[in-house]
Amino acid sequence: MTDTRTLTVVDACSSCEPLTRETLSAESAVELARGLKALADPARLRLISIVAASENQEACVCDLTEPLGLSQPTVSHHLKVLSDAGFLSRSQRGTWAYYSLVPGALDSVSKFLLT
Amino acid sequence: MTDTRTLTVVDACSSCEPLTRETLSAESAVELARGLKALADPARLRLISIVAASENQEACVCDLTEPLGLSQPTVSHHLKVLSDAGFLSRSQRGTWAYYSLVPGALDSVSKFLLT
DNA sequence: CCAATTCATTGACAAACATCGATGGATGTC
DNA sequence: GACATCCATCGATGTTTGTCAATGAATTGG
Repeated sequence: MTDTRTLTVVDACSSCEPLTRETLSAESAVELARGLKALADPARLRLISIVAASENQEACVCDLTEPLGLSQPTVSHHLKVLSDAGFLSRSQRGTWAYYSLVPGALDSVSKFLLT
Repeated sequence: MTDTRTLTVVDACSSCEPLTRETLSAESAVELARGLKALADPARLRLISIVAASENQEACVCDLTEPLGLSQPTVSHHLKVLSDAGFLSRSQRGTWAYYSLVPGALDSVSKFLLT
């Protein structure tokens, strides 16, 4: 209920200067660390990579478990983390859940790290 | 002894294409996640930010504990994590340990995330 | 309508992590 | 030489995280 988890990395990054340009407030730091934490996992990096390389820039869960070598619940978990952080978007079509890259999300983090 | 922890993010990033350009191998993913994990912490982001904004792009531990509001051992720990990952370098002068940004380290991660 | 497929959620567990207080090694100062 | 300052390491502790098996909801197909 009292969950203010609506801010994604994209929001946090677009509202601030690059990391090395001006001192980071404690609040911004928490927000940006949340976004980076979502990326800082081997399985999640590979998920993004595979989604990006897939037909139509999207992939369903069943296509992702095998290349990752992880169980379906674990893959679903990682996809949720990436979605919550704003890097992936989910669209359900029938039984399948298709995940695709959110345009600009990675770039805003990238820009934030650029010196 | 048998510690192969010599690879930094810079090495890992410069040896591979951007995340969304080609499928990431399991090994590269681990390597790159290690680097991102070093950045994915509010205290460490602020450390980098403060160091970058300091005189001569460097700062000693005693100047960093107070703005972060963390104990000296904790700050030392974070600085070690960032050094091991290749984002900061340490140079001792007398009693003081000065930490400074490693040129290009953040940029290589940035380039890796750019779509 | 029953069976099969796809996926998210839950609960559990071990590993990793952030933090601190205490300690000790260096270095500089009186 | 005694003392103070700066800093890294150690040990302990509570929290977060990655993973899976089990379960159940929703959809599709015979």
